[in-house]
Amino acid sequence: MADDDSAQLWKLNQRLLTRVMNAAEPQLAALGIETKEFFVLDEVDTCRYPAELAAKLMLPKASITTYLRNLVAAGLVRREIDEGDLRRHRLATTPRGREVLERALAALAGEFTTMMSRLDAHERAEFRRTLLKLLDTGSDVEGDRRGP
Amino acid sequence: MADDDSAQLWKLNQRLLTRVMNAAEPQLAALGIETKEFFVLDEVDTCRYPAELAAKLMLPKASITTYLRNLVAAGLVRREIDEGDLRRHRLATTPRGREVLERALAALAGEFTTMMSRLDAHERAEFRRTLLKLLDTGSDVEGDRRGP
DNA sequence: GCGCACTAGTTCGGTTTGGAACTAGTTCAG
DNA sequence: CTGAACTAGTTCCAAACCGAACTAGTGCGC
Repeated sequence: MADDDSAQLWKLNQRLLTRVMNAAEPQLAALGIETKEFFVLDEVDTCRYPAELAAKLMLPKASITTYLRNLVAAGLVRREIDEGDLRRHRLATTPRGREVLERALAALAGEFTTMMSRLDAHERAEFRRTLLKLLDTGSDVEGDRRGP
Repeated sequence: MADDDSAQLWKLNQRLLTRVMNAAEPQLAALGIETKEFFVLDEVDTCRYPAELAAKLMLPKASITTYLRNLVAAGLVRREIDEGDLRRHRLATTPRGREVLERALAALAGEFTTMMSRLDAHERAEFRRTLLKLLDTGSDVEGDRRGP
């Protein structure tokens, strides 16, 4: 019910995300990565293949290719041949990649935490539960659609 | 506390937004507007001037110019001279603009509500309260930084 | 009533993005 | 074995984006 309500919520949420994103950006730049690249780097160890990254991050394959190119050029990620399926590129973070990721997360943590510290532990837990509920189930249509 | 926690939350939220955005897009396209243009159209009556829109939506001025150009070309928004300050363009939605906006909101409401209906009234209220809390106060650094 | 510092909005042009076409590898039916 | 129908990842290039330079208008101090 209350359609305007939902729309309003969406806009609020949108604005929140944008704000945190903007705050985080310069910090990541200092580490030599773009925000988008950070997302990729952050998922490389979970999603071992470009196609998986594309699905998880809801970004087009072409964009993943671009961000990976940069990460590889920067020596943060390695592409290796996947023995089981020669079409695929198995991905792995390099030690340097792990280090940069760690620092990036630490830097971001500052921003996140600053923002999130307005909530007490209970509220934060509740917020997370709500987000998970919203994201759950059927909606995993995934695909080649654009994301962040 | 729990930095990973915050980061995790942020990612979840990011994903949620992306998903709704993607679901909404074709509906708006059917009405002849882009998602970004919708945001602008939606705020025109609140933010009567391009500069205000840029601040509110956290988008660069150049982008606002572009989206407005399209909206004006589509006959949804009018630019008029502001008597008080001739540098400014007073904006107004046309009747057609109002109609399209209404339909767009209705279309979006479907998506929003589908997503939000997983929450009961209480949860939704709580969620809103949390978002508002997160967005409140000092963070209004605003500026010419990029947004949605 | 002029110069200077300022703000509103647009234009310009380099960068980023991502849809579509492509190449390489797989799988399976005949 | 082929070869047709797939999937993984890349390349290509047109469109979208947006920082910076610009033009037009304001308003203050002198």
